[in-house]
Amino acid sequence: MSGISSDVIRGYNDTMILYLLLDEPSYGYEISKRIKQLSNDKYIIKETTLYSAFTRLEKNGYVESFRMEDKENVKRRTYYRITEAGKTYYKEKCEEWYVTKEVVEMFIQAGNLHTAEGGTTIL
Amino acid sequence: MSGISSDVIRGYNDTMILYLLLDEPSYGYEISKRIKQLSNDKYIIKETTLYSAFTRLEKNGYVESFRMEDKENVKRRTYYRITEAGKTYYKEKCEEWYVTKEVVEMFIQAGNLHTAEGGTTIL
DNA sequence: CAGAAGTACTATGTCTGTCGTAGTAGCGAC
DNA sequence: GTCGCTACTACGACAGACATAGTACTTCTG
Repeated sequence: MSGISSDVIRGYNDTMILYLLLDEPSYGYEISKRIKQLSNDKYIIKETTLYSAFTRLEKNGYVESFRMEDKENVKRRTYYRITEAGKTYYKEKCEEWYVTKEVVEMFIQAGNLHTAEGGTTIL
Repeated sequence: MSGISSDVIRGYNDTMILYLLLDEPSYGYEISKRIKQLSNDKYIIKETTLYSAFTRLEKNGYVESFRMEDKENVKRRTYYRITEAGKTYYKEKCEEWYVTKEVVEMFIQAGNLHTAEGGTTIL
């Protein structure tokens, strides 16, 4: 019922992933958990969506993958690291976001005041 | 170069159209012009996108179409009128927008201050 | 100690909305 | 007389999201 339709987020999944890779490399499962946490359970990315995003991002040169060979438990994880191109792309998407927001809100009526419950508001 | 990628707007085209139908019925060409105007040329909806949106909206019962038979010049236009279901759907999408915005902005870094040039800001 | 739940993926195919291309047709302007 | 504007329709392609399913290894639980 109350959730975000995938059509809206479409095209921003990549941006979210890149954001989470800005600080340090990560891998699929961790990324999905962090998206869930950061969004306060409002958005849960589907596994297939996530992994296909990784593939696309790597193909476009926005991330690089590497295997972390842990001595103890050889967890066969594929880690991803953001590239310079990825950082640039991320910034572009951020810029684009503000334009998009501006445009969409021309067509949105502020029905009732929306105070984000417990939400940290950026900007 | 600088434009809104269709993947972002995807799913909000319908909402935009419904918004423009709230006051009075309208038709394809006029809607497309008004979207262009309202967005300050930042978003120009493609014809095919627009007309397929109309079809979808009507199929879902959000709009009703009718022919305006003008006496003078018989302009074969198809007008669309928003239904009650359409108004409800529009409101839902507005609600959803705030949630979406909140979520996306968790992943967006406010690089540089974004003062909308000449833009009317809702909320 | 077995089975469930969690971790970490891959493969395959479907669906939907957008978009490219093209075509039709009437009207006014130059 | 054809160019641009209006007002569409038809068809096909594409990409991102998603459903479903399967593999495999680990850890927790009764």
